[in-house]
Amino acid sequence: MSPLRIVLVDDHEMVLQGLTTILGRFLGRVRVVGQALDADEAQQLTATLKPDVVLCDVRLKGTSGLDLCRQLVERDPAAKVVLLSAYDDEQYLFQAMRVGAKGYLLKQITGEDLVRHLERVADGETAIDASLAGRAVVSAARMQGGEFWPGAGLGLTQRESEVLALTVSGLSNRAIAGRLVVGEETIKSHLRSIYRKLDVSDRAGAVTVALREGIFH
Amino acid sequence: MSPLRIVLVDDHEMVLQGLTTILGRFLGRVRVVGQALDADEAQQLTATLKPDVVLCDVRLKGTSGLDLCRQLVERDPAAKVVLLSAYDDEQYLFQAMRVGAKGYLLKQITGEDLVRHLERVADGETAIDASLAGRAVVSAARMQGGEFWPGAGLGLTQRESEVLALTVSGLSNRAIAGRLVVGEETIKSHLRSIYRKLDVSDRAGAVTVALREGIFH
DNA sequence: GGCGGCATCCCCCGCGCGGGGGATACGCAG
DNA sequence: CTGCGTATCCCCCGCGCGGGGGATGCCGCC
Repeated sequence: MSPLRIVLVDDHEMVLQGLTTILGRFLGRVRVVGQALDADEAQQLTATLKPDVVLCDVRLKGTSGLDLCRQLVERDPAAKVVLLSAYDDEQYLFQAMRVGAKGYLLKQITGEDLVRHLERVADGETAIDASLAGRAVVSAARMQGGEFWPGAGLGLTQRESEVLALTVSGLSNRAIAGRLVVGEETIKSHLRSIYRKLDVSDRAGAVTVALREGIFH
Repeated sequence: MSPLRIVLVDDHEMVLQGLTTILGRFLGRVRVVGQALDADEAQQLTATLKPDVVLCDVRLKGTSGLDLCRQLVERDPAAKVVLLSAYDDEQYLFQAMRVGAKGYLLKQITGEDLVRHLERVADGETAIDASLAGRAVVSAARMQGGEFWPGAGLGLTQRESEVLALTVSGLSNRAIAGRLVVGEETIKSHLRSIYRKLDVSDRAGAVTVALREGIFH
């Protein structure tokens, strides 16, 4: 079996160099056939080289690696993109999966593990960092039996999250009620629940928590 | 002149590998004598090897590169630590300088530039990314005129920014007044000015703008 | 069927807060 | 000196909002 043909994408030259050197230790199994420093370069390289796997950083100059991944998969649904990230975060992982990535690995990964995962992806499997995957399935379990909405992690219901989102955007209780086509008293009731759950005493506190927690843009 | 002896610190093996390979192209000028994956390892290596320059990522597992830098310089004030960061941010740069770093470079840097900067640092100079340094001096200029505080960009005065910061942290008007040791009416007056300037109608709106704008963490 | 969670709506109450007027004092530039 | 901006404090007013009770109907689950 010939070595897997890999294209690397990262906006840091030193990471490209590091990956190339590390993967160079596994000459019989993988081979770096191209390197790209930005999304445009990556588009061209993958179109011409048709690599077995594209190994791509999630953060790129200009566009994000997620956007690049989405575009690559749109153009060629068979494309296998593995995202490489410094962030050990379930939300990023989920985003990656939604844009069609075949893998999500952390930069702490060792060379041997990286090659193993690349081979798995080339075989049509999915490669996800083990410990991150563990936590992700816990989240997934909670997601089952309901949809996933921003704020679910804070114990808010879907409706409460909608109310909180509109509160963050600066609307009054009356305005929120109008937007959601319910009574103002309903909004006040939801807000009281939100305050209890977030352990705050007013809408300003709720906004602080929501934005600090990274929910709602 | 013998090559500069360099110790690398980064929690990602691939970055270490990349730096080593890149620096390996300049054998006559620099030489990587040690690599560390965490702060403890870095402490030991620098203590025993006494390298000319320590090249260290700002983000490490556990402690931050800034903390590590502070410790290294405390132990040996002559130590030359250059921080390597992915963040093109003046605030980080200022933090780096405050903990005694001799340089702040971005990961986008090329091998040739990196070596040049390392040589400058070894000569006792300071090495800072050129474009970042440019913007930093602009900020510094504004600081000199006494015109720099979080929120200055939004047209807020220094006092108004303090009030807004405490509002974001969830305090009531009375509590803010107590904290700033002024009357409650004064706080209300400041808040009215803030609302006008930020074009919002209540504290929740002010919090939203403040956090979205990236002021006050 | 019962039970709990969720969403909806209702009551009352009181205080915090926003908005509108001010005033005073300081420092600084013109 | 005479403004201007800033910081401090004061008045009054009214509504929004937070907090405390509820009630109802619809689910899904055991």
